[in-house]
Amino acid sequence: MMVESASETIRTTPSNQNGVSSLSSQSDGGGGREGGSNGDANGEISPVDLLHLQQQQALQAARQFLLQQASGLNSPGSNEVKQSPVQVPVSMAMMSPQMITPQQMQQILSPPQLQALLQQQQALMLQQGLGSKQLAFQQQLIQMQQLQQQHILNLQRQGLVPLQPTAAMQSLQQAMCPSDLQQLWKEVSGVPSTEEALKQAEGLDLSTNSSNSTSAFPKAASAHIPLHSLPNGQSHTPKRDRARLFEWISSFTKADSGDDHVPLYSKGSQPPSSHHEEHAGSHPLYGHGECKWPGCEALCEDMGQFIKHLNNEHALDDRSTAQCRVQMQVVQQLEIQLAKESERLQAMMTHLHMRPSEPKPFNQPLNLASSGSLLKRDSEAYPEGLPHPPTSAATPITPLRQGPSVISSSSLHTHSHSHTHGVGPIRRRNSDKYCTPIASELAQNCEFYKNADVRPPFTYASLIRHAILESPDRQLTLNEIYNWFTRKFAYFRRNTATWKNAVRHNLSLHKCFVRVENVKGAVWTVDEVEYQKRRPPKMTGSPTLVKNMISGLGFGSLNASYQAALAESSLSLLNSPPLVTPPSAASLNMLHVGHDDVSSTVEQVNSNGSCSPTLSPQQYSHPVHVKEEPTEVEEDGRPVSLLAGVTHSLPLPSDERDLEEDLPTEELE
DNA sequence: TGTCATGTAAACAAGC
DNA sequence: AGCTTGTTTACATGAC
Repeated sequence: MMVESASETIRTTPSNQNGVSSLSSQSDGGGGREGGSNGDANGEISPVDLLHLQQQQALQAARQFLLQQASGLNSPGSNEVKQSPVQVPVSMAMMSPQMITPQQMQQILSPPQLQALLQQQQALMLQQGLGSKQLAFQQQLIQMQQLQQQHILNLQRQGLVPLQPTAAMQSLQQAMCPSDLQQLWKEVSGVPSTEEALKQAEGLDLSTNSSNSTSAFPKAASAHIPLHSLPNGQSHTPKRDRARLFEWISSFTKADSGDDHVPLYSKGSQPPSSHHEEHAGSHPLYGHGECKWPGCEALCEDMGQFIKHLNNEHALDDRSTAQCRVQMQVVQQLEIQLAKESERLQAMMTHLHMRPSEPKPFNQPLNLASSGSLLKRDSEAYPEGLPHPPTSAATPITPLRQGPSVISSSSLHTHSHSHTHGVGPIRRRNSDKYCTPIASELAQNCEFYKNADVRPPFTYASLIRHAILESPDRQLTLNEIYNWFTRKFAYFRRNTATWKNAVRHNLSLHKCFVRVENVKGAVWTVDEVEYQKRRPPKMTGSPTLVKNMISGLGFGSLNASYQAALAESSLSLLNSPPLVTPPSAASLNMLHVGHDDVSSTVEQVNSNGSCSPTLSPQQYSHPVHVKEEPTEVEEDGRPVSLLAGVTHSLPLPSDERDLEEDLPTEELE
């Protein structure tokens, strides 16, 4: 069952490799996607297969494009750096949305990239005589793109998407075709002051870039960007930071461009793949006799000249760094889009093949990042100030619903917390409270948490409770709880002293955790009633909160976190084009996740199609085998009604409601 | 500003 | 003695 033996197994995160390679290598080898085999299984070409093929080709095109873009990140000297090429997508995909640096995540694919993708795809399709269907597909994408742009405008009008930090983003998203993007590059390159370039780069921070600490995209995230503009507009980019940036870049941007030396496209040209250049040189930044550095296009007759040019014009300075960041952004967006498209493909395939029984590999949160605050740990294994390439991350499969479960990538080392101990404080209570239903979040992202060194956005109490309730007997020994933590979360595989202490502390502190003397020793159970009591003002029905949430639909009263998530989910419109209007979709998500894990007692099918049939609400609500129940545990299943009331008080479609909550989820293991 | 929830650290005790 | 388990206190932080 899902509760494994107590033996502590440090997983080697096999899916990491898969997910990683899936993006950079041929097909989606990782993630256990069944989609690929579906089409292949059929001997003849059905419409489904055709669709599949088209999607695959689109994805392949995207991959190619990504690779090319990624290889363009290589600094001149890092061409030979041999790192896992697959780390590019991973780290990119795992970036938190807000940063311009690789941490950036959750960003929509901008029109230029979309167009580039489309063009590339079209070329491929035409090449293979699949034009008509392809065109339809293209049109769909274009539609999505337009919708997205529209919605971005809306969001901005409503103040949801800060205008200032996204000014450049707008130019990217709304007005730019590939040549426009190139224009941006030129602007970035041509700006007289590095300050301007940095602003540009900063502006490319497509996310909401909220400065609120509650943002799902933590403010501190941007703070550890290797280079950042200062509030006053000045940009001092310490050489050390730049060095860090490049060090980091080279650490993961291995020249997987070896197979294609057209990582960058020059002005006026189509995106790389649209005109496959000959290998005009051995340098990914050099082709067609000109420098492929974004926005450069300097003519270089030969490689020697090019190298000279490269060293002279694109040395390690603020401008180049900023350009690099922009490029990262481009790659990242493509990455995200690829993930989304892959997921959509998965859904389509699943739907068309009518194979609901196939478990959907919902294991990849797009929005990753850590929750509250990953403190110094980030600086332990990775270059200071640079993001973790979360290990498992970039499998192309991403949960459909991702907006709300934004785990912010956080503060990292730059934040000013006095806590500098190993495990950063999980301060994102909002995540726990209204943003992230632990069960659904875990269900969807269990693989992610299992493999990525990302702090789960839940409180210890929530996690402990979940662990206990997930166990067959609704009871666990302390050690089993420990094991559950380490099993489910890569993050808890270290700094054990800290979090274990916290676990014990929570167990003792909260009345909802009841210690029961068992034959085997002491076990811990959950007093669900106490647990519910413990947090009265939550979405469990608090009219205020519900009202706030609803009023939040007007985008006026959402806190930063919601706004970020909202914007995010709105921006991810691309991912669900014809569905709902962005605001309502986002709102639903928000509301949806509003009640934390309280609705745990509602037994429903989970979002990923799984359910916990073994648990009746009462089972879930009441500890089993509790010998000493400190408080009166009523047997009427009260929590259920309570929650039901809450749930129904929200304007959720019935099929959305079931996404909730704290049900122990089998898919966790 | 105060309260509350939470996270972290630490001291301490009991049991093995 | 050292470790685990459990309790408790103190303090910091963020949300409300």
